[in-house]
Amino acid sequence: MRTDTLHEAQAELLARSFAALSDPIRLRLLSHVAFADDEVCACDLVTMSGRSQPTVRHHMKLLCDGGLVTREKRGLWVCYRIVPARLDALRAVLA
Amino acid sequence: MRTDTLHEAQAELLARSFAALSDPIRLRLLSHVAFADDEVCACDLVTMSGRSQPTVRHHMKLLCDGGLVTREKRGLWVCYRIVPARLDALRAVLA
DNA sequence: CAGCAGAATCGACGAATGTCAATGCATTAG
DNA sequence: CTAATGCATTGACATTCGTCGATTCTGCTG
Repeated sequence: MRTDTLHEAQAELLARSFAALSDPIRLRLLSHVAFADDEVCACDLVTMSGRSQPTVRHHMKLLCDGGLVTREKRGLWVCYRIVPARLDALRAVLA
Repeated sequence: MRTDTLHEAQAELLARSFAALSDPIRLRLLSHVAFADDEVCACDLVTMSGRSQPTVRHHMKLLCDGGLVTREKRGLWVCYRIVPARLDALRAVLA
């Protein structure tokens, strides 16, 4: 826990990132994106997770807000991509 | 995200550990325990966090359930201690 | 034993979360 | 332009979560 003088603001921000990891479905969604060679299309995530499209959208928004993935609209599709730097940052906190 | 074939059971377990980190107050409680030279008494955590005793107890239970700290009753007091191995495990998942 | 101090449990309540059906919006295909 | 397709938004609902006052339990001390 390298969170030395951890005041409210920092704790708040960190908590939101960890909260993004605090749901089994989001962990599965994230790992699917992380292991994709390239980016992953939203509709693939719907199929893969077995949840409704709004539900997946909701979870992906939380992952975006937590800074763990980026969303990019490409024509009719939306593609997600992992943000390795954010994972690194969280790992550093747990050191 | 070293969560290759991440099925429900594993995701569930991991999610519960991350959920323990998903609240600012729990992060502050945990970092306080992590940085203590020795163990930390429950009443110190109440003072330090500014929350009620039942609330602190509730959060510490979640941290215990997530395997991040251990609780040990010592006479009239209860002492908490960090579990470095659990932090290591979570860090490994984010690699 | 009686009294005290610290921790655990209970009950309640408002807030946040996970979920999906229904609907709206945007972009591509014909 | 129209239709179709994929994403975004809304509204509703049940569930979980964070919080604390009140109470009970437990171990120490006189």
